Amino acid sequence: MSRSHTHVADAVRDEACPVTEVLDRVAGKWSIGILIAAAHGPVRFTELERAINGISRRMLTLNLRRLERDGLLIRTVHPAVPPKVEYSLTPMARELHTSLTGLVGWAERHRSAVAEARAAYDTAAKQKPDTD
Amino acid sequence: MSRSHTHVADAVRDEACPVTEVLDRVAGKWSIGILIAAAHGPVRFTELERAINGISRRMLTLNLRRLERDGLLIRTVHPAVPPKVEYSLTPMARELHTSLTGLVGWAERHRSAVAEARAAYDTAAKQKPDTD
DNA sequence: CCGTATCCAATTCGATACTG
DNA sequence: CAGTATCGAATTGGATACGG
Repeated sequence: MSRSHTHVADAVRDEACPVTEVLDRVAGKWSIGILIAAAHGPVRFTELERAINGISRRMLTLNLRRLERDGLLIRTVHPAVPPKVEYSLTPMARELHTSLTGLVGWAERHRSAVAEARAAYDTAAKQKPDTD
Repeated sequence: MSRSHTHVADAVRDEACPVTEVLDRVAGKWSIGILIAAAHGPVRFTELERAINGISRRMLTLNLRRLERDGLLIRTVHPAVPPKVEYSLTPMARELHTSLTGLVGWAERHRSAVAEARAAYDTAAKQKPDTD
């Protein structure tokens, strides 16, 4: 696969374009949480609101609509006296689940390491760059 | 740890918190592209700029700094007459690569499906919600 | 080559209040 | 219960110009 004088850029550009397209919809701060929450099965609006738990109604609705629009979520309205709406993943979205949980797993494994890296970076930055 | 009457929310909340923490740093529109670009090996600033290709200098720098701060990127300055800076992944970041390429793969497989879902949704939305 | 600083436009987000 | 509407604050992002 290696060309004579391969530019790194060349290999990447082909992947970067679809990436940005998807990432625009998937990489939102809340999107992944929603997709994971909905993966367990049909989940109601209020359940999501409680599950994600830092999200406002507005943002939840917005993200839900966007994911539905992109064909990742199915919105089912049950015509009942207390309104009942359930969200579930489309088959397409289910395929994402593995990568998503991979991300979550990584997050859990390295959360503290990231925090430490941050602290170290900030400490170093706080030192006078001058030869004190 | 087993709950008799498990709420969907309960299972999710434990995952959602670290998720949002990571996603804040990883889920940026450009972050993933950068991480994938740097995965091939040490890559220079200008190469990244060309590879990602829709990004401005400012955004590239910002994302680079954030990723470095969180311990995902290593920034190496080669003291040369024309300045040379290379970015590479930390071991921690390399573990992310699988999930990331999973995301990219999914994107490539379903890009058109997503586009169609969008078009369909927009078309449906354009119809009068009234009983036409 | 590798950035940083500044300005300004667009977007996002949260709080709040209201509806079927 | 499941949203929508509106507003102002905060964040993000591009363009440009400049510095080591």
